[in-house]
Amino acid sequence: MLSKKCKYAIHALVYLAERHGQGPVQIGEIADQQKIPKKFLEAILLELRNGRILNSKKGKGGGYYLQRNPEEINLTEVIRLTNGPIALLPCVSLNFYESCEECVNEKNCTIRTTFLTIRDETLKILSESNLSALVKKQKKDRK
Amino acid sequence: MLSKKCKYAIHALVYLAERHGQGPVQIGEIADQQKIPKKFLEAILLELRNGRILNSKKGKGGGYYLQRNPEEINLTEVIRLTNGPIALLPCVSLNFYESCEECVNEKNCTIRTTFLTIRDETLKILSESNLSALVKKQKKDRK
DNA sequence: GATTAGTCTACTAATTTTATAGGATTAACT
DNA sequence: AGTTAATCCTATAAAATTAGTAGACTAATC
Repeated sequence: MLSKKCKYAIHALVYLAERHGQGPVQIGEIADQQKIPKKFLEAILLELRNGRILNSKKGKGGGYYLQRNPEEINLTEVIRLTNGPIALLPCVSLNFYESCEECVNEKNCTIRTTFLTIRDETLKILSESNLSALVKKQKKDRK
Repeated sequence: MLSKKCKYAIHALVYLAERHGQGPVQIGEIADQQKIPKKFLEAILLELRNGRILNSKKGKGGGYYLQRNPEEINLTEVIRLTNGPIALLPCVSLNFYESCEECVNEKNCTIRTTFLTIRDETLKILSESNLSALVKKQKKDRK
């Protein structure tokens, strides 16, 4: 399951994507609207900034905004940054690869293929879920 | 990522599936062969037994064995028992459903569809991975 | 230079995961 | 009946991860 941090991150980003191009949005506003503990959100947004998803501006009129267009930010990136690997086994992870200690021999690991297939399917779906697509869906649902 | 408990469970079950029909296998043997801490494995096998995947026999000559044929035991069941929900969000889980606190309105939740699709694809792949299929793969790889 | 808003470091609390210890129970064999 | 070999059960502990908080610092604007 996704961590709260990750879910908070996704919701905050969708919120920011809705306001893309309208200047910085303050942490407090996002926290209030999305019901996220402010201090926790602060740390999360900082991580997203260091992960090159968000930019920030300090001082009056400052806040956070997307570093790229919404269609260029998808959920794989967000999840990797705030939740870790997408694969269910370390030995089939693209970005967080580690050999399984409990695997006697990796190449012939019985369960590897299954989880490799799952990873590929999951990545496919997640990479189609970019912020632009999510915002579009949201607007449609609100009607 | 899957917990160690879950990975241990899967490896133990594949081991037992290989020996299906040859009488009970002792915890100690499985622990040694699969490099699993014995006491931890004990607890895991007990859970699998309570989950109606394994049967056990006490006393001398006792041990664990599959409660059903290998083709009738698939990874969805094993993962749910030893790792929890397969879905990435509680609100799209079949067996562990909970509404998301952080969702303002569930029906129109922006990200729900994405994770519903992932759950369905994952379930499909996992349910095809039954113990019989995994053992077959293993035998083929060993050649 | 006062105000406003993000930045950074460091901590704490709660929860979950990964075990381990030790005795109770059951079955088989002599 | 007694010994041995195995699982069953309860309780606990250590380690890791997650969730959240506090407070001083820095930069931008007016």
